[in-house]
Amino acid sequence: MFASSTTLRPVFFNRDPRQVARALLGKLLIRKTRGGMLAGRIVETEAYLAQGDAAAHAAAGKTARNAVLFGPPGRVYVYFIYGNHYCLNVSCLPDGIAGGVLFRALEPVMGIAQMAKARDIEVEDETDLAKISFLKKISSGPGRLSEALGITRARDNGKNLTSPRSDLRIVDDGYRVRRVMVTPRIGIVKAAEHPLRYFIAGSPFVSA
DNA sequence: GAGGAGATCGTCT
DNA sequence: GACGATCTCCTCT
Repeated sequence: MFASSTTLRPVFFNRDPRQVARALLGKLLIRKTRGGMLAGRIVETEAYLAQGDAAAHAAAGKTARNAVLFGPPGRVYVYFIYGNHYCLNVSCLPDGIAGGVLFRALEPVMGIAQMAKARDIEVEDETDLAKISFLKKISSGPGRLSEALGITRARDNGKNLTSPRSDLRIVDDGYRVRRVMVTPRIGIVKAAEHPLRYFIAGSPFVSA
C-alpha cells in the first residue's frame, strides 16, 4: 500500500515552521509496529517559531529537554505534559536554529482497530470502524494521537522522520487539501494571539 | 451540551 | 516548589 507515495525529505522541513505546518496538512503520518502498520492523515498542526515566540518551548533557550528543536530539520521532538500525555512535534529550520510544528490531530486511515486498542477504546462491532463519532475519539488531539501511535519520549525523541527506513515517517500520497483555515493556537497563555494553528477546512477530525 | 476540576510528573526556577 | 503546547470524568442544565 502507498506504493506511489514518497517519504518527505529533510528539505521539506528546512524552512519556516509556518510553511511546514501548512504544508503538512493532508500528508500521512506512518508508524510501523510489530502488530502492523498504522497511518493517519494530518488534519491539524501548530507552528512554534524560532525567535520571539513566548509560547514555544525553545523561547527560553536550549536545554536538555528541547535540544531536538535546535538540531537538524525533520527530527522528532516529544515532550511529556500534565503528568499524563506525550505530544509529538517535528523540528524545522537548519541545525542551530530552533523551530517546530506540533501535530494536533489525525484522521485515522490504517490500523484503526489497533489504534483504538492503544487508546483503550472499545470496538462494539465492525461498523464502529467507519463511524466518524468513533474515529474522532482516536486521534483528535495531541495527547490522543500520541497514545494511538504509541509515541513516547523514551522511544521516539530525536528520531529521524525523514529516513525511508524509519518506523515513524511522513509520506505524501498525492492527497490535495482544498482549503486551509488559520486560527490562534490552543491551550497556551503566552503569545496566544498569533494565528499559528492550521487545519483542513471542514474536516470533522480536528480537535476542539 | 457546557463547564469545571482532578490526574500526575518531568522540567526549570 | 510551581506549572504546563491535555484528557477525562463528573455535575448541572
